[in-house]
Order: sequence, then C-alpha cells, then structure tokens
Amino acid sequence: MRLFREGGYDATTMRAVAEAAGVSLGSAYYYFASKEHLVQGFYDQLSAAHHEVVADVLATETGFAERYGGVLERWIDLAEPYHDFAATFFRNAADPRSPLSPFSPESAAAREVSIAVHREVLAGSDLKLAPALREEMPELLWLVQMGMVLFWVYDASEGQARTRALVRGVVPLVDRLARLTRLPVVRAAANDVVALVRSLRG
Amino acid sequence: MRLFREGGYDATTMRAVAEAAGVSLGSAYYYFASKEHLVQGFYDQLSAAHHEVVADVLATETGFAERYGGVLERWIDLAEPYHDFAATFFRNAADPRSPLSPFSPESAAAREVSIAVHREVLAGSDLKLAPALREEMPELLWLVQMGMVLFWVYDASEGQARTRALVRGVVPLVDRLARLTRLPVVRAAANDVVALVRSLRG
DNA sequence: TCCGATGTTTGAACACGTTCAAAAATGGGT
DNA sequence: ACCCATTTTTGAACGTGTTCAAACATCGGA
Repeated sequence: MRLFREGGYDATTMRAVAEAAGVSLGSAYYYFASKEHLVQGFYDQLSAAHHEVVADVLATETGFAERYGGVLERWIDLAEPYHDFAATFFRNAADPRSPLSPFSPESAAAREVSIAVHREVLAGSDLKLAPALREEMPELLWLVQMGMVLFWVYDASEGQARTRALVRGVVPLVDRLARLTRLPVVRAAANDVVALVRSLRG
Repeated sequence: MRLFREGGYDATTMRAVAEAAGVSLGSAYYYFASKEHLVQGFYDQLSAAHHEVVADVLATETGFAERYGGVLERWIDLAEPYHDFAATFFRNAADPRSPLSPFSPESAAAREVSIAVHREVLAGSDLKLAPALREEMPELLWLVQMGMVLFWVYDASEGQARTRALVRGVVPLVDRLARLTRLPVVRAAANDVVALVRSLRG
C-alpha cells in the first residue's frame, strides 16, 4: 500500500513489491493471485475506516441531509490521500470481470458494510418513507455514492473541490425528492423505481 | 476490428494486428499511438451508425417515450455483436486519462453526434419543458444513456435482455418525471438540477 | 532417525505493449 | 541525374505481469 500510494498503481511493479516485502517475485504470486488482488485489501480497509469515522455524525445529527451529506463528505476526506492512486487503478475496478468491481463477490464484504452505513443514515433520520421505498433506499443511496465515486475519480480539481460541490448540490436534491414522495403522483413514480430495481435484481 | 470482434480486446495482440495488416509491428505504432487508439474508430463508427439507424424513428414517432425508447433500444441492437468485445476493452474506457473515455477530447466527435441525436429526440417530441431545462436536457439524456451503457457492459444475460428491461422501465419514468416538472415544486427541484450541472461544468 | 507428503520459495522464461535508432523510400529542388 | 530533407518502415530491445517446473523447507508418523 505504501508503494502504491507513493508511486501510483502502474508505476508500482510486482518486482518492487516483492523486493520491499523481502521475498522473491514468485512468492508474491504464491500469496496474491494477481496485482489486482494486492489491492483488494484497500476496499475493506477504506470501508471499515469510513464506518468508524462516520459514527459521530450518525450519533449526533438527526436531519437526513446532514447525515447523508456528512457520510459522503467524510468519505471524500478519507479517500483524498489515495485519489491519484485510485485514478490509476480504477480502470480495473470498471472491468465487470475484475474482483475489484464494486459488484463482484470479492467486494461483497466492503459493499455490505457500505450499505449498512446507509441503512443507519436512514434509520436515525427524520425522513419518513413509504415502506416499499424504505426497504430499497439504502441500496439506492449506496448507488448514488458509487456515482459520486465515479465523478470523484474523474475529478482533478484541488482537494476534489468539484466533487464536494456535487455532494453539496445532490444531497439537498435527494432530500427534497424523497420528501416529495408524499405527493401521490411522485410516490407512484417512486414505486415504479422500486419495482424496476427489484425486477432487475431477480 | 475483425480481430477484436473475433478474439476480444486482450487476446488480440498488436503483433497480430500488424501481421494481418501486412506491416511490421513498428509501422502499426507509426499510425496508431497505442492499442487503445486502434479502437477509437469503433466509437465514431458506432455513433455514426446509430445516428443513421435512428432516423426513421425520429421521422415517424412524436411521443417522447417512443422516440427516446426507440433510440436506446436501437443502440442495444446495434451494439449487440460487439458486447463481448466491449466488455473486454471497457476497462480502458473507464480510465479518466484514456482517450477512450467518453469524456475525453478524443471522443468529442462521437459524443457530439450522440448528444445531437438526443436533441432531435426532444425537438420532435410532444414534450414541453421549461426553457432552462430544455437547454440542458439533451446532455442529461445522453448521461442517462451512458448509465445504460454501463449497465449493458455488466449485463451477461441472453441478448442483453436485462438492459432491455431497464430501458423499458427507465424511459417511462423519465417521461413521467419530465412531465411532472409542470408542478411548481417539482420544477423547482429540476431547476436546481440544472443549476448544479451548470456550476459543475464551469 | 529417516521417509514421504505437503507447503513454500525461487528465478528463469513467456508473451505482451511500447520505444527507438537505424535503414529504406519518397519527393522536390537544382 | 543528383542531393538532401522528410516521411515511412523495420525489428531488436526494454520492462511489464504472469506462469511454472524445480528446489527447498517443514512436519507428522513409522
């Protein structure tokens, strides 16, 4: 991880990793099936750290926008040192067959932790949702976060300022849209979204 | 392109391409800066073909949902033979620094064609939008299409049936949501979306 | 103490994308 | 016809991720 952080994904060779670990190249491949697998721990590490750093927001705030916004912003804070590195290996995560894909079985652990965080965001908030929507909302919020991460990867601005602006804009929108589901006509649309998500999962 | 289609991206070597073209390996690199650039023509080719195949839908249909749905479904039809190939090289397109990224300068031509198609989708439809939204809507529809493509890449179902189901679900939703902007409270949210998009672009 | 099986380590070897200096071809000006 | 600058072609060479057969280590049981 140190080598990756310092030199980026591509510039860090398996030979350098093996040497830094004091083993031969072949041994590195005995413990890690590929260079991608080397980086698998990064996900688990990051999602666990995020889970921790988000605890006090979830303990103190009660407004949905504050809770969700806090969760997203702290992810950006946490991931900031790894932004350049992430940009260099993200290509692998976008391959559907890669174990680094956020939808892969290998990423299930990190994914579950992340969805659980969003379940907490909802559970402790003042937002009231229809039952059908309430059930699917954590996964939808996680999907929005994946969209944010996609934007973040492309974001070359200082301190990822643009991604932060995105979050400050999107969170109130999600908040408002969610509350709009009180209107029957909007709720009908929301129910269709839920039905679609469910049919695509099955 | 034939070699890519038959063997996939990774399995097609630059040496094989050079040999099939009857030139040396070095000459291949004289005309194409990298393996990724070899595939650049695929975008232009595909978006041009899409523009053509979509003409009669845009000439006959007037309902927004029919127009937009037709445009998306014909893209799936068109891209179907390349699905496996696309999955193998898509990883490169997800790299923000890759010329294959849909946001890259090198992809600008194909991107402009695609956005123009969506402008036509709107222009000839019965959908009435507020001026601010009308201006940004083509790009938003294109973004939705990029989302569909992302889903499509991950879609291993027969004939990409799940992506087709997604389109059949999403299009009426977009249609309904767009028409809901007649309600002042929904229109306010839509205006915030437009403002956000504009601030992020600048 | 020795044996065999299992677990671990090693570095050479492979195929790949890419680079580069040198060679070959081209073409316009005299 | 000749020259020279420019364009084009070539294949060897480099560094990479990955594989693999062989060597070595470990350890429980006879």
